[in-house]
Amino acid sequence: MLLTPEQLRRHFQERGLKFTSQRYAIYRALAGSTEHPSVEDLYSTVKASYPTLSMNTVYNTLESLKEIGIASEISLWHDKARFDANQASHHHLVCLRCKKIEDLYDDTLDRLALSPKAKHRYRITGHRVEFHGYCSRCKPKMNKPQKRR
Amino acid sequence: MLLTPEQLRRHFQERGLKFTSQRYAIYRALAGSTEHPSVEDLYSTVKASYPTLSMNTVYNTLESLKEIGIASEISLWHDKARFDANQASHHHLVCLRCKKIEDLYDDTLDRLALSPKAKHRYRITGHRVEFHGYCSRCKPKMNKPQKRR
DNA sequence: TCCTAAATAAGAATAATTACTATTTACCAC
DNA sequence: GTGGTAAATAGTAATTATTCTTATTTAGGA
Repeated sequence: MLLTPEQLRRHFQERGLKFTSQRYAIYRALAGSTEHPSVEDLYSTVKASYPTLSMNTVYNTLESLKEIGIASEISLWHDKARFDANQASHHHLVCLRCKKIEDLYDDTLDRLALSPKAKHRYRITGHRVEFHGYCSRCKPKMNKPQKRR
Repeated sequence: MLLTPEQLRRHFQERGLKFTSQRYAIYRALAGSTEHPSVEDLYSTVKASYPTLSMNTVYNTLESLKEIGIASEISLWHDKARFDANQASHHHLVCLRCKKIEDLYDDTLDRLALSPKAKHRYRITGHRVEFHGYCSRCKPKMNKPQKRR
């Protein structure tokens, strides 16, 4: 369900953000794709109709869409690779603000399986559950985003 | 359970890789941490005892540890941020080789909950299950890693 | 002990993201 | 509708993570 320009305008305005045609075009490109596009993907798609579009506008618009709750970023730690030597089956509890990652051991989660239909197309090597939220330290500051480390 | 130098040496040698003191130090720094460290974190930790250590060596060692199956990278798309405007509850099926991400709808997965103990420390806003594997196109090429796009 | 292929270190190159600044534009008050 | 103002845009520069290149060193087998 694609939002109409008027619906999207309302969302923006409720947050005191301005609604622009670039923003609607970027929204449309994102919502019309099931490819989980990157910034570059969106930029080149929208650039076709807005030749002067800048990357900055794409980044900026995505931030706003996230703020509004209309889009989300599925790559939580894209800014830096993170490693783990713990090869025991486990899952993660991630603080959305400070990016701390806690380990989570849970048999039920270990045993999750894919539906047979999907299973036969993919060769599954594992799975991982990520719970997202705010740790005790960040809970009080949920709405104050943290700057780069 | 930290591997001894000799155990780790064996792992390296089985793959035709050389065992160096830098590699053991990096392994120790990684395995001794529950912080899911970044490359930079490991670099500065190990640099204390190996002042000439280079970033390259850290990257290189982490690649080898992944190859051996002793470490893993928890940030799957760290190279590029990826976005999604689908706010319906869903999960992901990720191809480890071509990085394609398919959506997965599954009520059982939607209903997962955290243990009460963990729940009271964190303020959970959601969760996501990621199945990892190889898509039908990449299945035959599982062992041929793909270069950067 | 010697040889050779692989690892290291140091620095340059690349790619994604963020910051900066002048110009333009949305939208509110009138 | 007009004008004022704060925010958005575009273009460019700066920053940061990662990869590449090359000369030197070293592990491990002969």
